[in-house]
Amino acid sequence: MSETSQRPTSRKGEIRTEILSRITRGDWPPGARVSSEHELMAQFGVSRMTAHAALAELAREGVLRRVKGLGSFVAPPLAHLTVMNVGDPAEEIAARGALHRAEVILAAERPATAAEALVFRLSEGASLFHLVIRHFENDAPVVLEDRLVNPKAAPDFLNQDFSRQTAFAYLMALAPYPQGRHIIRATEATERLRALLHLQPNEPCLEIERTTWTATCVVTQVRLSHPGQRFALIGAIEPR
Amino acid sequence: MSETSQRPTSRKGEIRTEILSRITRGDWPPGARVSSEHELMAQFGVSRMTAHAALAELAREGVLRRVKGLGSFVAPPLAHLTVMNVGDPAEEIAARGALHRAEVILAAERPATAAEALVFRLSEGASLFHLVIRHFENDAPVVLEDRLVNPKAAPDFLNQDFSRQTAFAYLMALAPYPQGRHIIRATEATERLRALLHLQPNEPCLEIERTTWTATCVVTQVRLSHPGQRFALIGAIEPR
DNA sequence: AAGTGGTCTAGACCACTCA
DNA sequence: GAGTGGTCTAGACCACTTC
Repeated sequence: MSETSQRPTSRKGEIRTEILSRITRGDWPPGARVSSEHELMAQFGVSRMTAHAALAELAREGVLRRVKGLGSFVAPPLAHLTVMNVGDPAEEIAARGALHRAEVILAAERPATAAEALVFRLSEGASLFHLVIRHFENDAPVVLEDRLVNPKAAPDFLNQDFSRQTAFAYLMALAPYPQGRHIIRATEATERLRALLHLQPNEPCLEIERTTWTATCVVTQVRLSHPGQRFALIGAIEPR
Repeated sequence: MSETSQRPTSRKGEIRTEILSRITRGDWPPGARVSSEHELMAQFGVSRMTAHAALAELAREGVLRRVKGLGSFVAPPLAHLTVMNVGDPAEEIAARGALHRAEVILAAERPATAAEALVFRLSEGASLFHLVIRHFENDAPVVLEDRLVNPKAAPDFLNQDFSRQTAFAYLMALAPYPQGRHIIRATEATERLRALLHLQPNEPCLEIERTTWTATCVVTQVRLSHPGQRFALIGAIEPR
């Protein structure tokens, strides 16, 4: 994408933009069959590898769907794909040019409840680390981080100084490239959140709950509560 | 991803999984230099094109960063990438196995305010289409769709039957593969929203505002308001 | 000058689909 | 059997980085 109105710098790019423009012009509606690799070889005077690379790239991006023995087809563009960066609260605040400060409210070890044991695939009552941290942006509280950590994944977790390095950064160093899922909700704030985040009367919270795991175990589950009036998630939309 | 624990089916896949496992094992921490294309040719007995393809694929996925003349390096895994499908409300409701119904509340043409003109890059007072639709899931209201449409992108927009085809599907057919940005917020509901979405007292809204454009013009801006207690956005996390 | 990645060529073998 | 995409080879030229 983003290449729609750029001059291509490579033979592959030429083919790409030509195909993309035919699709957006409507010459090739969703479902239509586009040129085959051999046809592109003749039309553009390139080798089959180059024609293949152009089509394969468009297929990877979701613009085309390719079927062995049949051909390449314009994929139905029936869903946006929304992409959002969710990173270290400290880094995001710093990226906005603001000052970050973290306050540890709770850092303790305790037995898992039945529900938590299920999430972490542990037995009920197994030990979990529980961390609660309040993040400030220029002295205004912007996130309450409520995090559970699997001791098997990070046995030394509670000995960290979380006012210096965030839990996010520490866990990412221990278990880089995790998989995960997240849930975004709008919730009515509890009295505790109302006080900790300095919420206005009736101001809701934007909650992000994130569970991440590696091949071997569930690493952490975190709930990030943001003040609704002072926080929004912004992201880009990509076609698929 | 997702290939971490699969047996590779191709030479490229072999190289990929070997590199990935060395990274996740910690042999190659973030910032480390990985094998060069020539080294991989020798180690795996493949051609340079195959070694290149493996490294290029990992670079595309954000696992590696490649620098011409220098080498390939493990990318710092300091941010999650959150990916979410945002599609047609009707299709999403159907995908949950529920019944979808749409009710048109407003469909009109009116002059743009100054702020709207800015968004659509039109002059103030230029004509805009304004559509308000309430979507039901099994007879419970789940979304209020408040949409502005650029008449230049969809001149025939108001003549559609939006109880049969959603505005989303109609616009996607007219201008497939748009670019865009979206903002997600938690907001206190207005009285109007409270009534239309059957909200509980103090129940907040999860708002998604989406602006989409093509190469030639801004196509549409839509605000989707969801009841906080009955709606959440769920997505997958991918490393970058 | 040596090593790196970016790109491309002109072949090749295979598995698949359709008629 | 003819056409399709999936994958791979053994070269090539180029731009770039470091020494």
